[in-house]
Amino acid sequence: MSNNRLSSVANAARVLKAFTASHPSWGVTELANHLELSKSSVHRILSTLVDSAMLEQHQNGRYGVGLAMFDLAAAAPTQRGLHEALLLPMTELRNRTGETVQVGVLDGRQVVYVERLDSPHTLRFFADMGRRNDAHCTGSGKALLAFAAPPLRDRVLKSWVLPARTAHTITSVPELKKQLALIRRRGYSENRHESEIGIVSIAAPIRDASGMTIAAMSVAGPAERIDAQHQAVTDAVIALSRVTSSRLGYTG
Amino acid sequence: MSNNRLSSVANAARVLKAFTASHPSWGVTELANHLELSKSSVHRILSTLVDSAMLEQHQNGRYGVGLAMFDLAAAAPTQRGLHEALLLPMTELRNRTGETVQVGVLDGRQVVYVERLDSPHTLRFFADMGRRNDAHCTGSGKALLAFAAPPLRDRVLKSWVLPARTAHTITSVPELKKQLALIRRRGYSENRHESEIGIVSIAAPIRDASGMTIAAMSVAGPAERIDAQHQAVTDAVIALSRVTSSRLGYTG
DNA sequence: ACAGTTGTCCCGCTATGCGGAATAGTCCTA
DNA sequence: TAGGACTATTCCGCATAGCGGGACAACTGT
Repeated sequence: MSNNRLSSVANAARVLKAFTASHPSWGVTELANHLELSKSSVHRILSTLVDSAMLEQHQNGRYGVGLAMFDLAAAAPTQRGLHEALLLPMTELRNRTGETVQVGVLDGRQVVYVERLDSPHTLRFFADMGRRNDAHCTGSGKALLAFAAPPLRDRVLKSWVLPARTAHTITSVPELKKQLALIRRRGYSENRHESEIGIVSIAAPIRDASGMTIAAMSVAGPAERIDAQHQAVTDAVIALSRVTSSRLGYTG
Repeated sequence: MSNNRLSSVANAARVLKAFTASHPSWGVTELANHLELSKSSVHRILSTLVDSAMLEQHQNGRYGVGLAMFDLAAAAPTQRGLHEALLLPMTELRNRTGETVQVGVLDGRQVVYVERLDSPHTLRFFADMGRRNDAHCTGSGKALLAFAAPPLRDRVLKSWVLPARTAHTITSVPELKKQLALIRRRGYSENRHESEIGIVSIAAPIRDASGMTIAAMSVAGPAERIDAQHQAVTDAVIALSRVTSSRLGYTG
């Protein structure tokens, strides 16, 4: 292992990261095979994490995430410095549009939604919070790519094989570049049935005091409802992402 | 260290758990002093967790929670088996009452809110999710205690020094026991300005197929709004916690 | 410019963590 | 009901990973 790193802690982190919304529960043998570690090593790590309340073991012997994760998740957005700046703008945007408002950050080729304010129409829970999605087919993701620093954007776009999520998803890098240029010119992005049929989202960048794009704010909802007030939603997203940027010290 | 546990993983878990909503950022020296570990040990753990994206280091050298936490938090409610059973009942309760609906589980002498559906009136974010609160002064907490298995309840109540959060908080165990008996008789609990002045919550138990109380469902809001429709809210909370229990196989 | 404090890195030492194998427990099927 | 398949758990010998003290570079405040 490289200098100054702890291999058993790194393995424990790999164990923790195996628990996802799509695979929330693991057995010892299954996880050992998945991670290519020995069963006794995995068992020791799991037992230690259960003692620490990071994980818990169920009656069927399988392991899942423990309550300590809720406390850690509660620490996450607070320290990003965005939280307080977002409260009023997101509320105003939600009240103006009546739709779900989210703020996402770029993580490699994905967007992670770190804040969210639900539409009254929404059936979904905050269990979906922290959800990540592909950057190339979401409003937030495309806004983050469009307004990213060029070296970062070039690094992300290089050799990227874009997965198709619907028939409308952009799947070629040249086409995506063209659309990102359009987004930069008009100041907002739009996802039309690209991540999910029937869903449209509109997003704009949030900038910090140095002018760097650190997040994107978006409104998302069923195509009919968004399209019925498309211009109003677009204007509101642009306005309120600017308000947020101002609160973070952006003066451009 | 006890048999079959990994002290470096246990220390890493202690490091992770130091990051909370109220203390989201730590320096190496500060954290080493707090945990009574050496600076080099803490530095190695932090660096390893940064490599794993569990934590991140900011430009000022301090450390905070990383994006991998969002993915872990997303795994948490899904594996509790509650999630799907809760979707429609919580939505109906929110729509009937117009107020925030939460579901909590007991963790020692606290309640951890594992699901939440916000009122359209709410200015708060899901960053508050996973929030924990004292069990003795919340609707959910008192419902969980009232309907807990007697051995568990006795264990929690024994030698408990109840902190006062407002002038209305119950601070003696005998008084709390009396109120828990009342809650069992009438089937729901109520927090009136006990956790926070101005806030009222009403809660009822969620039971699984074996009849065990595994969670509580609550509605919370400003006292004026809840009291204006008190009977309707109470009836709705009881009805929809029963609907949820039925979906989990409870037949009592 | 200097003192105080921090984060990072190095090194010798030893206790921790590893993995293979054995064992106990559970579940399913004939 | 018994046996096979598969799991989680435990043990033990070995060796290296992780420890902590201390040095050093960088940063901050006066």
